[in-house]
Amino acid sequence: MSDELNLQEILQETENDTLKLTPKQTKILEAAIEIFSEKGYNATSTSEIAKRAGVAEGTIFRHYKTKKELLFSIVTPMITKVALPVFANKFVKEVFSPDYDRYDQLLRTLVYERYQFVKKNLPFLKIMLQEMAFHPELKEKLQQQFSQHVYPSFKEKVEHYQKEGQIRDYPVESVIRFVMTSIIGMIVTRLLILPDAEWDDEAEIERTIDFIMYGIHQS
Amino acid sequence: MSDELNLQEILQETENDTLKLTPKQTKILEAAIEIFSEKGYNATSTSEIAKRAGVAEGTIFRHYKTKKELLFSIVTPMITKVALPVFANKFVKEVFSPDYDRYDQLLRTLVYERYQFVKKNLPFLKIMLQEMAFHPELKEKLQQQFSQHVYPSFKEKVEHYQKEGQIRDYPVESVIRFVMTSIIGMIVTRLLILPDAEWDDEAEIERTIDFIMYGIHQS
Amino acid sequence: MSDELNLQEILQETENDTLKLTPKQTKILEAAIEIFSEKGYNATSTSEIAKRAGVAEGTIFRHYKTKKELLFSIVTPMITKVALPVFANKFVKEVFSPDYDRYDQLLRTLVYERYQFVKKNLPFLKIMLQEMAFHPELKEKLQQQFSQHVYPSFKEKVEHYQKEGQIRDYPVESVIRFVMTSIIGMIVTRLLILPDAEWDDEAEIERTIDFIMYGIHQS
Amino acid sequence: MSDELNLQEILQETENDTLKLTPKQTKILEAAIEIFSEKGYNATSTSEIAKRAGVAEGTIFRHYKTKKELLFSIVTPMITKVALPVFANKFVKEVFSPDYDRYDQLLRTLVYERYQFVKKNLPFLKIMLQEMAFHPELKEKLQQQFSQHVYPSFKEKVEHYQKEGQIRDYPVESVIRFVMTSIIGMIVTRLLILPDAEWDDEAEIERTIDFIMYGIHQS
DNA sequence: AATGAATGAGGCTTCATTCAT
DNA sequence: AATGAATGAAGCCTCATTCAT
Repeated sequence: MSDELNLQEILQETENDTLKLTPKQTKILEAAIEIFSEKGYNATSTSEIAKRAGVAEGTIFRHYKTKKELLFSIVTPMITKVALPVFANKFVKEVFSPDYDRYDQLLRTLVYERYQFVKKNLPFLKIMLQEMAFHPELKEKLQQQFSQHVYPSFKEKVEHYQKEGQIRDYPVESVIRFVMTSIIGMIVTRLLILPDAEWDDEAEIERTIDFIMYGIHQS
Repeated sequence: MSDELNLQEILQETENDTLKLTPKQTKILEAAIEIFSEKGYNATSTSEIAKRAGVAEGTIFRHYKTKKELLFSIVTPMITKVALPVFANKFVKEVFSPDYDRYDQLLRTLVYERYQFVKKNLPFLKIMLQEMAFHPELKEKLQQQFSQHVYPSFKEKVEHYQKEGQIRDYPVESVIRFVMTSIIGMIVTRLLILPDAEWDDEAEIERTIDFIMYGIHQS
Repeated sequence: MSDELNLQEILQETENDTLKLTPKQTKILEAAIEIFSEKGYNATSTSEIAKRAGVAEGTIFRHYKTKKELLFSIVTPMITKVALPVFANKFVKEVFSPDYDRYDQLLRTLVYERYQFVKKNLPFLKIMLQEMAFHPELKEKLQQQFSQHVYPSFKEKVEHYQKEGQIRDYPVESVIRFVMTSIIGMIVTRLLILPDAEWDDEAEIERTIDFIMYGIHQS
Repeated sequence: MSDELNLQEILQETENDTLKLTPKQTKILEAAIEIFSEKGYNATSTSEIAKRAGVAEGTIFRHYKTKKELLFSIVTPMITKVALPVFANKFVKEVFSPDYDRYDQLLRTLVYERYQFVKKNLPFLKIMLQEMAFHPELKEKLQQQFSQHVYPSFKEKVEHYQKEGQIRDYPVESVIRFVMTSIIGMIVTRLLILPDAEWDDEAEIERTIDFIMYGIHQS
């Protein structure tokens, strides 16, 4: 698993940060992510991380003052990535293009993209999910990311389609919730609740989009 | 908070169990539920539980052989309650009555009932959610409860309405997922993600039902 | 095992003591002897004793103020019994009779009698042996018993036979040591070191007496 | 006492083992041996060992995973040493030489050597003796050592002298038992039962050898 | 930068003993 | 006499963190 993760890419706070990770540091992070996501932060000992990383116990504390700092060095950058302004960054220009006059295309892209992202970064996200419950800082940071980078462009689009009469006249917040809830619900079911079930990912995604579309679409 | 919880009622496995909790035991359970849900199982020390419960630390271990047994004595009964077969038990006779020929009534009752349940038992459920990630036994028990008590009657109803042409022709599993995902999504948003936001519960529930209805309804 | 032990008989300090043991007390003693001898005094918990005795934890402390008092109530009477003045009490009159002019008869009786005693009371003796190492009171009491009741009559007999030229002219203490050491060595080998070996008890006892006889006998 | 013990020498399993003991580890072992032998394994707390060793309690567990492992690291090597094949190693060549045609020389060396050994390692041996009663592994290991390294060469010599008509025609096992029992009996009396008595070690050893000789010697 | 021995606070658990019933 | 819930001190052990090398 660890070789699939491109830590260099994922763990940098912003894209400008030049993050130099020594090999040992990379090993430590890989090990920490693995074990944190298997057993939880509190049930993981630094000595176990050191062992799995193949470094001495003290080495961890050379790079991270405390165990908590190690956790945050994993989770914090991920928060930014999770809330990665899908719309804003990648689609903002295309979305109002003639090709996107039907928003199911937008939705489809969104779903596929997020699904791949979650699949690739599941251990990170498990840790984040668990620890956000006990570290309000994390929760706040994510919410702030959301309201700054996701919500505005999401809202803009919803209102756009509402004006065009394509989306039902719910409050924008509700629409966003319906959409996200359905997508996240599918992903969670797929990857956490029933990871061993046989799934036709494509079909299931299509059905989910269908469901959302009918649910919010102005008939 | 603790006085709202009726432990006697909640913590008994089946309704026939005569569960005698001594006062001290009740105090211990209340304290444990509070702190587990605040900080998580692993971050909670038995000495802290004892202190908050106002008992000696040894007293905990008179009633629960290990800390884990204490956790399970809290979570296990809740699993049964969570999967409480709303349909089967309460509505099975009414649901096919003429009054329920429109299934939004069914849905409405389901949502209201589950919402109240979660609201009342939030600390329990937080603990359950967190710990299921690290105790496969718990996850398995919940899944088994679900497939035995929830899924069958849910499926029956969905198929009933599909035959009548009222529900779109998705796989039953997908329909169930859409419905549950939307309900759970609303509840989670309301109680965990934005507990401090101003919500019009009634209106939000109605909208959520609307969304589900349009989403799965055969137009 | 417990039914073979006649606690009433064994556990009374002196023969005049009228020792009334309630049924519960007897159960407690039986259980304590069993477990002490299996696991040692320190590794035995009072709750385990209570459980095996079928009484409540508190009941033990109704009869014995402390766990140590329970131990001593088992070991102390046994000390008297162990040092039971074999010679003095039973044989003093016979030993100088014409039948005993050869002291091997004396020895033979001594060995048989002590062997049976040890065999019957092995658990007691194991406890005594173990705990004497850590409770000087016990060791002192045994030594005092020995020098008061065993040593004098033993000495008398040894000197008697030395005067008659039948026992070699070693210091009496040495003769006693040779004799006891050989007997105890045989018993310990038989019952503790090789309890599962096939032994011809009779033959082995005879050989041991032979060995002692040749060893101390004035040829 | 502790400075008399050469732990490095004693605690190594075989002479090839390069046993590196850090100073702290040595302190821990010295303290453990002292207190174990004074109060017994179960009555000794790790915190007391730490205190007497002048280290933190945690340090003990850096070197020995459990308290039991600490015990075994003390007792196990001693088992080998106890069964040290005196005959085989040191005398095997000389014993059949003309000088040894009288086996009392052999016996004398054996007794002296073992006596010195016990005297020097008394704390170790006390611990071993006590704990063998509750740890069958230890007992089995000692018995195995005995039957592999002591018994064969002992037997060989006994049979040699029996063939020469110098040792009485008892079963070899009995002869060995008589000899060992008498030696051990003397040592135990001297060092454990009457450590404060005035003894003429030389004379007592000579007398014991005498006793054994007469006891087993074919007159 | 890296190591790993050492620390000591704190965790879970056991246990002898007490006491109200 | 008997019970057994309750106690709290103490036991073994783990762990994040420090520091000399």
